[in-house]
Amino acid sequence: MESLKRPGGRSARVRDAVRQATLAELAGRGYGGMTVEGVAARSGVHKTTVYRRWRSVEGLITDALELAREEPWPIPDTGSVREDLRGVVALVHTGFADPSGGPVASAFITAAMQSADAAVALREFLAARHRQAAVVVRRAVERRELPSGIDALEVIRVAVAPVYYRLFVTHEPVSAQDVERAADAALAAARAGVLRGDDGETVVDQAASTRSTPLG
Amino acid sequence: MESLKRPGGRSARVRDAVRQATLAELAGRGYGGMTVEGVAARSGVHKTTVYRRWRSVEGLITDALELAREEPWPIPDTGSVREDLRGVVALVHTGFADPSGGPVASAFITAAMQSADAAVALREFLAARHRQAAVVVRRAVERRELPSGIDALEVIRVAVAPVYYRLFVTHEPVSAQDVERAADAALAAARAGVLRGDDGETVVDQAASTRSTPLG
DNA sequence: CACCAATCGCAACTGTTGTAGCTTTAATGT
DNA sequence: ACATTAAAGCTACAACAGTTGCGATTGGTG
Repeated sequence: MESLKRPGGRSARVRDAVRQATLAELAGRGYGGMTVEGVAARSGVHKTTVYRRWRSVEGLITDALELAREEPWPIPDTGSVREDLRGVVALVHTGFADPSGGPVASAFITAAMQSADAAVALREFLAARHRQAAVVVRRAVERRELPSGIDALEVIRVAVAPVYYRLFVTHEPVSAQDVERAADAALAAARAGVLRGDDGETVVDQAASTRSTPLG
Repeated sequence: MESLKRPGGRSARVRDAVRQATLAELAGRGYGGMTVEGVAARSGVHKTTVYRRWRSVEGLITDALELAREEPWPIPDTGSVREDLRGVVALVHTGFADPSGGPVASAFITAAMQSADAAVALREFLAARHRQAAVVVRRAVERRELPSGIDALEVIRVAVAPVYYRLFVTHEPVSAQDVERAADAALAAARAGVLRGDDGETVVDQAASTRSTPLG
């Protein structure tokens, strides 16, 4: 085992302290106000150490992002695509609106816009989320609520995109109605057959697409 | 007149030089590499002057954004909503993909995430763009290609959102097919009646909604 | 138990960013 | 032309992010 060589030693303690301090600084000062020195001071770890192991603010954030990828996501399963999709979009919205986790989540988006490493980490993080959320669409196809041949990942993207657009591009407020309309719009597009995959199969992800049994 | 006190004087020359240098630095170094000193050096204006009048990097970008709001936009008018909407989304995409203007446009998005002033400036900039693009939807309603009672601004938002989402959130590549699918999805949602305005009238903007003559 | 490699802490140093006080320039009005 | 005054230029400096070399500590290993 490489990473478990010294599981509970000083290095591990230092790592945890720095990670926690990174999240705290991110929540408190935001991405713009965050600094390596601040994280070092808050964590009690010397700044030289932080510079050596994490290299920069981007490194700290990338590390935190890779951690966050672990946590699962309470994907809804109501029996109705409409409700499920609305639930997924609402989950995204509250994730950013929540006073505790919101600033950190927003900081991840900001960081990814300015650091290639963070961008890669965020892309993989979101790809994992998309794959989880896509189950909602696959279940709908199996239930014959939606035609087969749908690109499930694209449905998710189209559903959540307007919320991100409002939050991070136009900086408009996002109402509950906006959330519902975004989900419903993606659903309508899917029903109209606009969001088909290239191969005519229901696409969820590489693994799932070989498992899926097209019914239509 | 307050701002026109010395229209062609030294202050005006300084202002223009700094604005031009801001755009050049933004295009060259990007948002992350941009610095007030760099702009000052490139413009030939002393750095204290730039600090006094623009305060910070965000101030420089906000000023540039307010300038950019002036330029009009070649909204397509093909006689088909489908083509028009696709054209609008393609316009957005190329605006960011273009090697010359792309970095500057991207920097605006980035700056707005870290500066409240820049966020306000960007919101107003995009609101103006949305209003311009919404004509495409209004024409479609008049042509009876779409039912009346549609929130035209929301159609535009839903149409462009997936492109922004890919560009600035997931950092995935954006293909021509992605552009078309985004536009088509918004159109399908509009046809399905998902993107209705609250009052049941076709909404374009405050001014236009009083001018518009609902036909359906 | 003693050794060795890895990691962390420390203090001093460098370069850059942003600020303050004062002087000089140039646009406007008489 | 000339006085007035707002704005730009200049020097010096304070604050801070990031780097480096070296010594101290930790934890695995024979």
